Amino acid sequence: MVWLISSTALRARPTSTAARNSTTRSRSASRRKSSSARSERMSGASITRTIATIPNASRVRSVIDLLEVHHVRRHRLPPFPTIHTFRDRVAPFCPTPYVPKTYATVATLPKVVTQTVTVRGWVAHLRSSGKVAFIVMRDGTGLLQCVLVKNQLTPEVWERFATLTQETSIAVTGEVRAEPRAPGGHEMGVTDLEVLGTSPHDYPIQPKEHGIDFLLDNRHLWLRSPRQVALMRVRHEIEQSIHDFYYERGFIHVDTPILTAAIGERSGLFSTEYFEEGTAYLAQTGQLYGEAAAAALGCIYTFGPTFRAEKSKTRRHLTEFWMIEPEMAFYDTHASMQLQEEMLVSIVGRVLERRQAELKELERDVSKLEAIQGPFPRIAYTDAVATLQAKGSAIVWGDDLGAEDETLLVADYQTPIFVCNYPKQAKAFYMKENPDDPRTVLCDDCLAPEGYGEIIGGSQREDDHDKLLARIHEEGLPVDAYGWYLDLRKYGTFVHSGFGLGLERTVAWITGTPHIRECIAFPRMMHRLRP
RNA sequence: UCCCGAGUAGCUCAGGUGGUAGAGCAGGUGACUGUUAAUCACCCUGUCGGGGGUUCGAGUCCCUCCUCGGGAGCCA
Repeated sequence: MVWLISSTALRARPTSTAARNSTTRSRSASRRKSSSARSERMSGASITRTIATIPNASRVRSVIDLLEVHHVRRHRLPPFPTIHTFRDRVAPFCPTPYVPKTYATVATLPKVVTQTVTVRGWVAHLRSSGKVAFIVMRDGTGLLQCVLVKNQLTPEVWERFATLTQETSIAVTGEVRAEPRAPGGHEMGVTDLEVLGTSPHDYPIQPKEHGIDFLLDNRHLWLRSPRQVALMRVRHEIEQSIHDFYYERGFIHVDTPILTAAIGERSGLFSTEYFEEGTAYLAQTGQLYGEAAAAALGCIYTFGPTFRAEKSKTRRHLTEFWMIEPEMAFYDTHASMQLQEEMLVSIVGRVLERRQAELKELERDVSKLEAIQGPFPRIAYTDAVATLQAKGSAIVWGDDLGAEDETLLVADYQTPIFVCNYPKQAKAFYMKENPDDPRTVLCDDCLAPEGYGEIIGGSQREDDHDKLLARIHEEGLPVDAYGWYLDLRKYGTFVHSGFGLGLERTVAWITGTPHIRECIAFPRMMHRLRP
């Protein structure tokens, strides 16, 4: 818990007077102001306790530092990016000689214009014009153009430039200046260049068109490309916004098992040997466990990987994907849909607020995202079938919606839509029978706009012990395996609902990525197990 | 599993009706003081997915196998 604090927050604060430039000072001042209100809420005893748990507690300069720690811990971060230039404070703890340097990242360059700093990263492009040379480097936070002028450098440094290749890791030192011609609007007049790690001439990813198979074979390197970096950043923002959304609402994050006995959905399972217990399966859902946790904690959510062994070969499927599964005690299907809607609006709003640069890199039409506001239409399955038939679909009542049907239905709307109350035979055994129409169950699929398809599947759970047991028998499921699940209905049954949000599908939709495989760092598909 | 499609240089691809392979990019060398996927000159690069067949001769035609992509179903 506390180790998080000591390594990041302490280093983030400059100590030496030299490093305390005017920008940093004004930041400190405003931070002091904003955190003073919160300080009143912390008791003296709790401050003392917290200090005692921090390694190198003497480095905490003041209560303000400590409050900053809490500030960070509570996710109430100032707008991205947060950490700016800092004096290297790792050095005093290292056995190697201490060389004071001001390190900066590309994202923080606007804070250090006119200063001499060092930036570490990898060579993205190289250009040379005889006596002037350019390095475009990336450091994970952005691109920086570095300019080397021959007659302003020592011969050693100039010659070192000639040894650079794409992806060489380097440290460049020089003065930062605003430069409209440079990508990112800043560039560095280099005075020193250090090679940290060499790279041979055969780096496979070129700034040209590549086939998808080649790129996936080189996924570990493809990940360095600007578009992929932007995708991972948006994915991260979506994940964090989901955690924050549920944290703010008092939901408890519960981790459910990945290795399970046969339970859950009926579609393909990955299996593995499990000691003396026979076969274990990789989890297809945490939902059933989530229901147990909801009876203990009220409202919970899970956030973890899910494994489906179906031989799906489409742009919407992965064999390993990440799913968020909230489970809410005393929520009926309507309350659940309300929550789903608020969540999606919140996620999209957060990405728009904080990831404009990435959306631009991805060439996403943000007006499509700005249109994502509630309420989302809620269409009963039976009405949807009628609409689809009127539009020429061959669907008959009782069928699940096909991919074409989904696209047809969504075409009329700018926001996600809910399709509710499907026929019982099209859905899982644990969904609650619809009291108004027993042919159907209380459930909802949320279909994303622009043809991205189903991103959420949810339902109110069957809370009647005997009806649930009957459904387990009807489906021919092994009753033994569901004993503990039935117990949830035996000991104080309760109305509850939940849903599963597919993370990669959500990322694909929000970023406008046509294929889901780019929306996870290392996709697992039918024919893709490495890298 | 089913239906389409594709495998030629490191990468992206072109190679009418059969006559032992070509471009762009990347890489190398050189030129250039502001480049943005820099430009210019020269140089290097091949088990044409594997196997079999037809033929004097197959990247090209036939058979077969393999690999991969897209879609369907299943679902998030």
